[in-house]
Amino acid sequence: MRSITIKDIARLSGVSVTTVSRALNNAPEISEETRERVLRVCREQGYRTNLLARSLISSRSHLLGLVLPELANPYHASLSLNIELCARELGYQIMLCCGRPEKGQMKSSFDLLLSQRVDGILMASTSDSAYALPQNGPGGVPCVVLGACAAESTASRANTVSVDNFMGGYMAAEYLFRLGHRNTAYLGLRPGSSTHTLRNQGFLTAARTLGMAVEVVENPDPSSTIESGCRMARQLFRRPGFRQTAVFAASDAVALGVIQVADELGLAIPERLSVLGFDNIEYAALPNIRLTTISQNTPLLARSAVRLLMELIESGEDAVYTRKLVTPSIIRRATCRPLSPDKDPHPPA
Amino acid sequence: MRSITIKDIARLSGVSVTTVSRALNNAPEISEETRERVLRVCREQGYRTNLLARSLISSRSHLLGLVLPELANPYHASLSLNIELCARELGYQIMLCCGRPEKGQMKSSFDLLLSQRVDGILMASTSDSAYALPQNGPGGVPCVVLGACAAESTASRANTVSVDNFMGGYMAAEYLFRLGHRNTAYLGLRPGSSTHTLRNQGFLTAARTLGMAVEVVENPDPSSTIESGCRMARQLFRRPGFRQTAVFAASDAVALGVIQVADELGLAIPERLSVLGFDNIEYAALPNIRLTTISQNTPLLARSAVRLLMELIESGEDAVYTRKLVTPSIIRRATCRPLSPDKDPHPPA
DNA sequence: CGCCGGTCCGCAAACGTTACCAATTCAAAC
DNA sequence: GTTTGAATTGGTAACGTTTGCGGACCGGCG
Repeated sequence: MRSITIKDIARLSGVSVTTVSRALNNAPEISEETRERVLRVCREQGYRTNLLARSLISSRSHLLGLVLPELANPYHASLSLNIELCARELGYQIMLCCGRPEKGQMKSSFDLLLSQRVDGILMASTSDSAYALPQNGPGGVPCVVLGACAAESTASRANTVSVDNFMGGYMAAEYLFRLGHRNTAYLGLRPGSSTHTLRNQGFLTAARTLGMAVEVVENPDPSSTIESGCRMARQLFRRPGFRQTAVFAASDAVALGVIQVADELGLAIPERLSVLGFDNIEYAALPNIRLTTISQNTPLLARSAVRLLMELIESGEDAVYTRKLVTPSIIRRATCRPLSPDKDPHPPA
Repeated sequence: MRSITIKDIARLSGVSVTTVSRALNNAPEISEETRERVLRVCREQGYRTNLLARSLISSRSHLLGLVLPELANPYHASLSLNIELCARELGYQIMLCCGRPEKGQMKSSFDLLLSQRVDGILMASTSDSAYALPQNGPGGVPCVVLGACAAESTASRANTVSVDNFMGGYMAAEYLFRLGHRNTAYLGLRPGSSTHTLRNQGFLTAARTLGMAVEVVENPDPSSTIESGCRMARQLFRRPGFRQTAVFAASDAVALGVIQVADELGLAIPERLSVLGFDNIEYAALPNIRLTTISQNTPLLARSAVRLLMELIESGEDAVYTRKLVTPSIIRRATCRPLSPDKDPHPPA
């Protein structure tokens, strides 16, 4: 039952535990001969380092806490995966923890992770992001918030990595303009949310610069779902003199709603109306949807977050907070078309 | 920098470390008065148990390894989440580990987890499931494979928890029969895969019993995607004398393909053709799809797996392997209709 | 008064590592 | 021949807990 330890190896190969430890850690002060002998014994006995002991003495666990909201969505799935991938490359393991903000269990998630002596914490953005702060103070542990919106984090002085929403909105406008569209609509997210604000501002800024008309439709709902997309689409389509040739939906969910309503009303996509989404959720790639959209570039986001956390861990810096913005990219699929056929500089593959 | 330990608490409250430990662990041999005093000091100092040390001495880490294939899909996301939920309730933490079978890194995933001294391992089924076996022997750690198909696991003597695929197929046939369908088709998965075999057998067995005709379409592809669903659907629809009124697609992906082709060919769903899927993937719930399907019941699956693993950990039993089958359930949405309107005993909500 | 049982508490050894400080050897340099 | 110094090794104290064992104290009983 008892698993085999460094002591057993020492006994079996006739050296001290110190020597075994050195052999295992590629220490320089050991002869090549004994190193090999020790390592051979290790292999024979199937020795496995007890990382608990190592962490205890080195007070570095090489563990990263990953806090996710309870809701399972594909975005978080891909995020976790990429985080684990990158962390492992850098020699860290991920400890999963699903916060349940609604039950106030976010705090307990942190406590658990801290008790496990994680070296740092990655947190997917939720309304509870504020928790990042108190834990990040003295006695705490470095923490970076993922996908946090700049506006939120302004208040809470947290290290954040997120997609550049403003830039995304900007790129959306530029793209539609280059396709020849001059008359567009913007369909929003939860009013007041920083995601909405930034994407909206980015889109409007570019549109103004380029001289492109934008009809803004506010989201009537507190959340932005397919249903709210439908509502906004119906509202837009039924306005007297509806003449827009392209719609920028501030999220793919909203875009799906638009597509559905357009379908019902017989508006051909992309012939009559081009639709551009944001997020590149999995649905967007479905062969009967093929939504053109702005992608968050999750792998890069994850990688940047892990990198940042590493730096914080290694530097021990806790006085300066840093924010990284990841530039999104356009995924060209089938829901946007150039108004004059030769205007698209980057035709879909 | 150094975090506060049990020794500090002992000093500050004028007792021994033993007493502090007892106060923290609700040991009986301690007076109510000192317990409270000690706990108060702990609160004041923000003491947090070092679980590494505790695990080291008790040789129980209360850690569970979760091994997932690299591919992020919503199914695994929901699985992980439910696993974490259940594990935490039972006092365990999840250590995430994404195996990369194609790079042969599955083995290294196990090594990492074992080095972290996890008490048990949960593994999502992949082709590498065989790795479960060698690690489960002496010196190993209990392991349960999730969603493994019975046929696969027969060879590898592993503890498994999976959806009852045979039963799912059986229920599919019964359901369609009760709706009044007498002429159906079965669209398969990767030929030879146990998932396919069992769902197929279940469907055929029930159909035979009930006297319902089944046209079986084999999957031409090595994997079962939307595209292969399209191919099979086209093949079925174009057969001379195509008369089936309902299709059981052995996965939702295939069902989506069917829907798409039916759309193209102008076959109305569910008026002309009822479509029944399997898996209840997220897409299935989309408002413009609303696929009626057999659900794997992921939360229950996750819960059963965690429970089983707990039992294995606590009993130390390693001679008997157990298999659990979770009964699936039918999610009634919009793609199946009763042939005679009053025949559906459970109309969609 | 001696003894017993119970209640409460502390000492010290463990758990499996790593790290500091010696100790030993041996060859080269003085 | 002694010194120096590098190369290699070992002893032992940590890291922060838990746990077995024993000690101190106290009230009650014979």
